[in-house]
Amino acid sequence: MNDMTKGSRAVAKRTQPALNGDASTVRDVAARAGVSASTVSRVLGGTYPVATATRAKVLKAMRELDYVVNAHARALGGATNNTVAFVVDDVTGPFYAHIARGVEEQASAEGRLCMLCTTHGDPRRILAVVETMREQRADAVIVVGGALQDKAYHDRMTHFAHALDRAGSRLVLVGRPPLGPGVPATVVDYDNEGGAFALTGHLLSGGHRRIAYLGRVPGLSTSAQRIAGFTRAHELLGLAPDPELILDGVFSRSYGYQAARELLTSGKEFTAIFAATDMIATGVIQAVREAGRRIPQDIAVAGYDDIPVARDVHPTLTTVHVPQEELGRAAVRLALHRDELPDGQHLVLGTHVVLRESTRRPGPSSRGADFVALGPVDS
Amino acid sequence: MNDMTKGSRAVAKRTQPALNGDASTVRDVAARAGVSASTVSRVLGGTYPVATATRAKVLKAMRELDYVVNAHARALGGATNNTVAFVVDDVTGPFYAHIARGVEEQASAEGRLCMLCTTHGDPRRILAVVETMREQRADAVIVVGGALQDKAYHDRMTHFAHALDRAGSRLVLVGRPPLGPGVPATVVDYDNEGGAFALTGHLLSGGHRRIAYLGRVPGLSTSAQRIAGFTRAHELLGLAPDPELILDGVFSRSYGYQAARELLTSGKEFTAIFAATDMIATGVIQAVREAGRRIPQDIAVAGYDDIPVARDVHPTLTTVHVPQEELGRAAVRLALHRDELPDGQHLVLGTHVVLRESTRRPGPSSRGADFVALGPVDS
DNA sequence: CCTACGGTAGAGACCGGTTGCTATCCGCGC
DNA sequence: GCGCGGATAGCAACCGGTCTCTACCGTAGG
Repeated sequence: MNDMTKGSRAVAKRTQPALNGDASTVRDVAARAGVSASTVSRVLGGTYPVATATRAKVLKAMRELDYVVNAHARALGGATNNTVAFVVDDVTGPFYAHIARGVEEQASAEGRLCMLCTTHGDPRRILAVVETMREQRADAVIVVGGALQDKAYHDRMTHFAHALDRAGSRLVLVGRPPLGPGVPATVVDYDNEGGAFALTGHLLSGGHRRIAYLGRVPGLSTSAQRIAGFTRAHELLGLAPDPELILDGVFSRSYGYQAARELLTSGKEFTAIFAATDMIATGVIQAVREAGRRIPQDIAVAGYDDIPVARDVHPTLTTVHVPQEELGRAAVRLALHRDELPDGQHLVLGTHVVLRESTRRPGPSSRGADFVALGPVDS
Repeated sequence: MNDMTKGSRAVAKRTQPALNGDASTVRDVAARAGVSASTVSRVLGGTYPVATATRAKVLKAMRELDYVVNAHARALGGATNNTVAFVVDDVTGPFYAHIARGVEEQASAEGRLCMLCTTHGDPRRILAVVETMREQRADAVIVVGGALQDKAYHDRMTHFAHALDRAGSRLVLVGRPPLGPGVPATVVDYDNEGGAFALTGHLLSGGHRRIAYLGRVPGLSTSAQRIAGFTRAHELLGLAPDPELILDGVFSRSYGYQAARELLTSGKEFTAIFAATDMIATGVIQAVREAGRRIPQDIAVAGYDDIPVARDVHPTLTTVHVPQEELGRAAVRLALHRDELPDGQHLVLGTHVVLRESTRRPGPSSRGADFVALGPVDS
């Protein structure tokens, strides 16, 4: 007979219930209530007849011991652990934060907890994170943000989709294209290309013919789709975007600031800037204003995403509204109730342009509040 | 012998390893590798001598079965489940989002996962959420945001602190006052009162004598501290704030907009507005500008928190910088390495005023970039 | 040639809650 | 008075890893 095998417990098969130093168990509660562990479990579950007097005894004992169930033990026996995992590049981006809120709200409404994982800006870390989520046996793994258009990456994600599916879980892709037919994954996307098309159309119909695109990310699906809409809108008028005006860069404020400064002093000719995201646009606006150019009179600026800051910058920013919270909510909803969307598990939410001051053409129609074209009023 | 006892498994004590429909276990791997479960476990753990040939066989089997450990089973046996819980009102607030990033980064660096829980704007829901976290056996439970100054609430939190402590976990309070001596909780706070004091001092030294305070929340610790600093700065000059200029409200952009509109038409006399948070300040700025008043010439505006939008509004916003990410990181670090801060487990980080355009006095010293008083340069 | 010992691998008892089957107690009808 | 059935409670076997103890192997020393 050895002493001190594990921590401070099991000295003699647990003499004291849980006075100090350790949480109490079902068996502690059972002992105190004078019943068996099964009975306590049934009181916990509620789905079994337990005599009123017995239940009262058990509840009293639980209260006295300040008992809470061990979620791991419960998850081990049962099928699910009631958790939804949410994988994102960076929570501080307002765009992702709002999707996160949607996910968390819906998860909470469905009685699920929410694990947050970030990849610290490195999309390849997603692979490691998803692996960890498999270990956690989450009900659903929701991956947000553009995907790398890279075969090895694609294959790994496909592999995870199957692995999660085998384990009874579900991979959900938000804001990225499907992995292909036959791959067990749910896709919740928004009309990325259409939004860029509409926004570019707005600029073109405002007379702009040389529009700079700031923030292309080669190999990123989101970027490719926005460029596609940008190009298609040009082509509709028999035009083509000038490749010299399409600049590569990351989705950050500081990139927007730098790129706009350089563009302004480059001598290139342009009358409007399509920033790939609102974050980039805020940097662009600062640079343009510092250069003493007026927005929108000298240069029109537009963004994408419609994050809250779009209403706070000066001038307020024309952008494409993306239903962020709804994306998050739909992701959880579809993952947990897979029968709701039988065909293909691919949902696409609409986007629409929100016109604000940064692209407003001088004229009699300049109203005070936001106005909207090509879609319902949003704000 | 009964059939179909549980889900689709255990038909005959698991004939097939894990062809389909279920994840594979240590025993599956063991069977395939021709070793015992213990050996597989030892390969997983790595902390035990396993012959090279055996290890190779096991690794091969794991790869072939696409095996991942079950985190719950592991957590059940072991002491900890390597998870840190993060409880916050609302992830979409940039202030909290940046703290969240700090938490997540540090948790990740310490090999921990991060659970995100939100209270949907209802601080009382914290109690329910913390209860859930006890069930999850998280290594630490980090609660962020102002506390209700309410005895029942305080008592419940104290209770949780003890309960978590008994279970080997740790309660961490970020940006809220300690629960009292003897309560096992770690506190990571910032100099809330000092920041408000410095900012108010800046306004007073700019000649402002009637400063409106927008966004007091009665009963919220954060609010009480900011008001205290606001008041102390007045008293230092033998002044007292006018109670008529201290307005109650929530920490939102729309409150700021509404309150500022009403204040501007109320006929009350004032030359500066101290918004309780930057979010409120953005609304205030919009209202002031819509009313045709100039900032800072007619009315100076200042905020609190130094969230990114403070640099995007026009004019840029003077505010108090709070080291958000560092708060998050410190919370995790102190919770996991409790010996690092032996005395009292109470860490207070500094704050400093960041001067920007919204309070700038016209004069020769108006430079282009941000400038800072009362502390190191930040932006 | 036998024993001792370092190095490895296996058996089995946990962790804490759930659940199918069984056992018991009660009242009631025959 | 005895048997029967409904309502409850208990037993024990899981869930999937981990860990301790023990058994076994080969080899080196006596």
